[in-house]
Amino acid sequence: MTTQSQGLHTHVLDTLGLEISSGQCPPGSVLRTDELAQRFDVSRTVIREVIRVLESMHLVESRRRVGVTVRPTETWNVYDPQVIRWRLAGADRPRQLRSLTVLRSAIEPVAAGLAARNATAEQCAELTERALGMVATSRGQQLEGYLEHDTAFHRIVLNASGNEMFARLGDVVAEVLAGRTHHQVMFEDPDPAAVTLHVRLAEAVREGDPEAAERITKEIAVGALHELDVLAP
Amino acid sequence: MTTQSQGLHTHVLDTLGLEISSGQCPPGSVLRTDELAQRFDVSRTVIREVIRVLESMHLVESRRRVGVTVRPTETWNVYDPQVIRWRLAGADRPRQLRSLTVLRSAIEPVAAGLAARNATAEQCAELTERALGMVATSRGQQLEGYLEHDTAFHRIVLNASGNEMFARLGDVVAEVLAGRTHHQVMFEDPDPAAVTLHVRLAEAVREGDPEAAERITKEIAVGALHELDVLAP
DNA sequence: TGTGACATAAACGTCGTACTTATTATTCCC
DNA sequence: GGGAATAATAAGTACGACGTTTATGTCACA
Repeated sequence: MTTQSQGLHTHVLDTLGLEISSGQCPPGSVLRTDELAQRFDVSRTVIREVIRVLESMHLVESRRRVGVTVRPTETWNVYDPQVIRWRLAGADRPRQLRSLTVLRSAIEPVAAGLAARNATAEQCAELTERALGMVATSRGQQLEGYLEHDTAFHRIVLNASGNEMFARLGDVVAEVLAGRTHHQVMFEDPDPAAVTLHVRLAEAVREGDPEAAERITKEIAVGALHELDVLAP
Repeated sequence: MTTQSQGLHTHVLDTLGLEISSGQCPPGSVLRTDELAQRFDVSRTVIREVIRVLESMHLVESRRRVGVTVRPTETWNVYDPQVIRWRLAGADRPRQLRSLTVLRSAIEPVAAGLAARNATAEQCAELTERALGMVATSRGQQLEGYLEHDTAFHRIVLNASGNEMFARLGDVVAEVLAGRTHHQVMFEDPDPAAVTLHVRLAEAVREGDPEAAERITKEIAVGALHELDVLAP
């Protein structure tokens, strides 16, 4: 998963970002640019650019004469998809997965309601198609195929809401779904009830029924949260 | 508002970020590092660091032999508080303010419900205090004082929810409230109904009544959306 | 005329070094 | 012991050189 070999910058950034967000280099610890340059065997230029990016994510703070200090977790830009990926790959994935799922449970019902009002015919069609795809891949250990349809489905709903902030959460949802599929936080086959709910949600959106869309999406969210409670205590 | 004089980097970043997110430098337009270095009268080193940061926000993309191209709006990290500030300061503030307010209307009711379950005694006390502060500053053109209490109030609710993703939205809400206060998107005095609702919300949280907290917060959100419709068509 | 290989140049990517500046730590004097 | 001068340190900035990728133009050949 770790991007690599498409530039020194990318490699160093990914390594350092992961180390910081996974808990090694705990908040308060200090990094020195010279040491990092030596460690990664790159010039200080590259290190400085990486530091600047980490700084823009509020993961670190650079001060003269003292070095680059790791900032406390509360200041991190936890909505940055890059940061989310690092955190899901690192230590406390369970806690992270739960926070994000609660976030989804707040956003997606509202987004679905808006989608029922605003979705284009094309979006409705694609939504139905994806729902059918989920049905088709819901049995027989086709988790990868299911994941693809599931991700696309939720992305369409968020986009169809017409709200930019919701739409941009598609990446976050994608990370969550991928994270839970790839880390044993899921049964062998998806919950049949969830599959059915997705089909019904596609219908509700197509028929322009906001209340139903919102209610069904809430049920999906509750199911997801419950699944987390069972599988990742 | 524009941060300055605490490093060349900061100044250049702020200027460029604002120019891009406000629509000059439309998506697809190309910047050259050498030209930028000349224009800002700084070394290419500084420019490169700035570009790297803008790249991490997905505002631009740097490719060899072609230059730094501005990416389409759909890819921007619109949850980055820095980007939000730039966009609220620039051109389509109204559209932006609406997206963000809809986002709030999805998040805050759920957060308030959780806060009613999880808030500590201390948080309840501070919440009440802030609500009273809002009452006290709700008349007689004390908009700045009101803004301060209002911001603190919503921040406490988000923090008290116990969910990290909600808590980190405090900065976003702060930007929205500041933006609407400082840009004529508000009456001379705040809506009395809104003030009352905040007091009632503090009560609901203190009494541990999630349903009431959620319902009241929804009313606050509806009011905010309505206010936008009236003042910023 | 069209197509492919090849050369070219334009831009970013990386490096090393030298110098500047802010901040901390130390020393020294009162 | 306290406060001011001083030194040491690590980041900030600048500059110049070279490497690398890749869009684009050119030429030969069919």
